[in-house]
Amino acid sequence: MEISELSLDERLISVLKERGVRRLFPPQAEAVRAGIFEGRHVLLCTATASGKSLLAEVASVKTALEGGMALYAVPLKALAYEKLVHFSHYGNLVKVGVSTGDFDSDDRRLYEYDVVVVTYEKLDSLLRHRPGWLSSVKTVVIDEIHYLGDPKRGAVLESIIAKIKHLGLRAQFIGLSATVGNATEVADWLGARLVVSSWRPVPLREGVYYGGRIYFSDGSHRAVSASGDAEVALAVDVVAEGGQALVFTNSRSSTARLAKAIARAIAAYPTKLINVAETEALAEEILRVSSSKIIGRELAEVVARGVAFHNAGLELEVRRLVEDGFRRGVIKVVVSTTTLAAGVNLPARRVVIADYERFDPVVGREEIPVLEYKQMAGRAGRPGLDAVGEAVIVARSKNEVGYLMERYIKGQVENIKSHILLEPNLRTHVLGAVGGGYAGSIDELVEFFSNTLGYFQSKIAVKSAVLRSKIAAAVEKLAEWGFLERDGDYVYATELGRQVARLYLDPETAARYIDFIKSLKEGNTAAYLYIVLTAPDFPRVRRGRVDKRVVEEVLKALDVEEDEEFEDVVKTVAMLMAWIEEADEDVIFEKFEVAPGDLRVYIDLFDWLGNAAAKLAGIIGEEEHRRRLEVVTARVIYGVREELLELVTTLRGVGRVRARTLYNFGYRTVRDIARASIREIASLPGFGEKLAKSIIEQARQLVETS
DNA sequence: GCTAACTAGAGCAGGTGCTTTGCAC
DNA sequence: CCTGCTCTAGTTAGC
Repeated sequence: MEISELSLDERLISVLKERGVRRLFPPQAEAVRAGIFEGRHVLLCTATASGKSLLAEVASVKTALEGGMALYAVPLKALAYEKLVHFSHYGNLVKVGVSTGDFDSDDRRLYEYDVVVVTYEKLDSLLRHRPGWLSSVKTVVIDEIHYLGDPKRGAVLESIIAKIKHLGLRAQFIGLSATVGNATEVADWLGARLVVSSWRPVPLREGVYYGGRIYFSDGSHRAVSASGDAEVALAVDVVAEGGQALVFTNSRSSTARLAKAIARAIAAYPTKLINVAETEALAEEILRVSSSKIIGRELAEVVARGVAFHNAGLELEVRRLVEDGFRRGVIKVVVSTTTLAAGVNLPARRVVIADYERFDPVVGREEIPVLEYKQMAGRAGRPGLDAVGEAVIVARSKNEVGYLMERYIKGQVENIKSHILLEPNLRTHVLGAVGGGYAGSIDELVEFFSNTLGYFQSKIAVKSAVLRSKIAAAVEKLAEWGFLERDGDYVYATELGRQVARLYLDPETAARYIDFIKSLKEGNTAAYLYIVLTAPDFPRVRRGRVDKRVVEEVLKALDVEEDEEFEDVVKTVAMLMAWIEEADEDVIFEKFEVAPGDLRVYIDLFDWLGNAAAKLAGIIGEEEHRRRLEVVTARVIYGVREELLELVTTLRGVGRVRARTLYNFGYRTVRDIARASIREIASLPGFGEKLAKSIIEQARQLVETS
């Protein structure tokens, strides 16, 4: 099907032509025939890079040109920014905004945009606020909709869809999914036409590696020329042929270990495989950007030889450098954990799945799902660069070869199974529905939840009675916590309940926070940190000892049992104490075995949960605790003692280190800086002329306006 | 015959990722 | 539950 045959706005067609799109891929054509441009609900279940997101973009732009609004929901913040860039290709045809937890085009002004890109949770949160512009939404795109099967985030997706259905919007749903077992069922639930296709722009060969050979699914096999461990051989082999490799492993430490081994092999290879000038430039940049000297050096060392590792321990900036370096072809091999499996699109000629098992704290070793294997394998083959993509699983014994072939390569992808009717998901979304005004009685809650996939999938004859009793139990629990009130069949959210829903807190966590705050005997920093950190999905540090001083402080303020959980939390408290007492980052990384990327996660989570706890304290009338929780939270966000907060919060270009320098040299307030000369500031360590000028200007402006 | 260097074996630690607030007018 | 690292003891090579 040719682009020009489509009944689309001419301006849209010419943009597509400019982008080099002439004719549609087969699955795209099928989606058009299914009515994706006529406002029909469509579920697209096709391979990565088969062009499904192009269709969703075009449908969104088309809606915009017709005066409607489109919402585009993605699972990751990184994907939201990637989407924003894609939409920028449509120039001034559409105004596109982004709304995610940490970057907002001002929420109250979202109505000014034609297309709004959001993360799932952010969209759910927006829907709880019910802004007026919702009524102009005509297209809702849900990217990676197979997340419906995720134990937690799937429930968020269901809740979003149930809310939109409840609002009665005449909006078109477009679901984009990886291949799943029960696509038909999901499409039926959505009331969508299903487009399934395994067509790919670059063909894919899948195989299993053992003993120097790749055994392909078509019965053929080939020898791998390079020697060494499986991962090393497979990577070097493809690089020697001018391709790139993406290696997936199951632990952070093995990403670094394998990257080093591969880097050694590449350096020792008889012919030159990399452009040293380029790799060394990139290595230098990584060293500069990385906030940890130790990890920065470790990564830079392999990058200089054209190899990188990639995991959530790395800061986002560093990860972006690695991804970009790989895309540009400077880096030939990336060894990664699942960070790269689901995130931004980063194809390679050969994908190596080094471990098909992963550790689970309950079960022990566990095989990864077929869906996850297919997602990784789908990364093989760069359009335009590779004639064929290759996905290879590493077998550890001869008889695993056949097993892996059946289980993964020829295996059936799992079904998507809803989790929304299970606790704690159900009560979270019950509170969300009541707090957001989507239901005001048990009956209405039953109606609301009968729009979910969970209800659609329950096969019991008396399912609505079962649903009702589950909902009643959830309401009971929420009432016990003081978030809901019952009056016969009617259900109301209390002020507290509404806030918990708006803050997007797990009700159980909120209840615990409130209990703790009420029972505080005194307010001290350690105790505030302790309370916030008790949220179950807060990560815990792995190393570090139980600091006596911290334990004492916490116990002075709170009656808690000194069990194992307590110790884990206290160790994490000690880490954050070190951070807000301005310990050197590398010292923290080493002492507590946290990586730079982890620290960012702690800070982000604390930003959200610390402020939420403060707000809860305010609602229950604990003003003093509210104020002090806010201070502690601000200190965690910036990693400083209280005395530096003024400088660090008001001046751009001043972080914890520079603020400390300024303070120690006697510039303790914005006022002090406004009075200083450029020369004085520029002579301080860590400051240059340009920076000095900028902060003095900022300071003077602040002093004037106050 | 001594030292240094390497190897084998036992014992033990450790083992992914990700999202979520509200601020005026 | 298994891998991979560390530590130790024992062996071997070299002078």
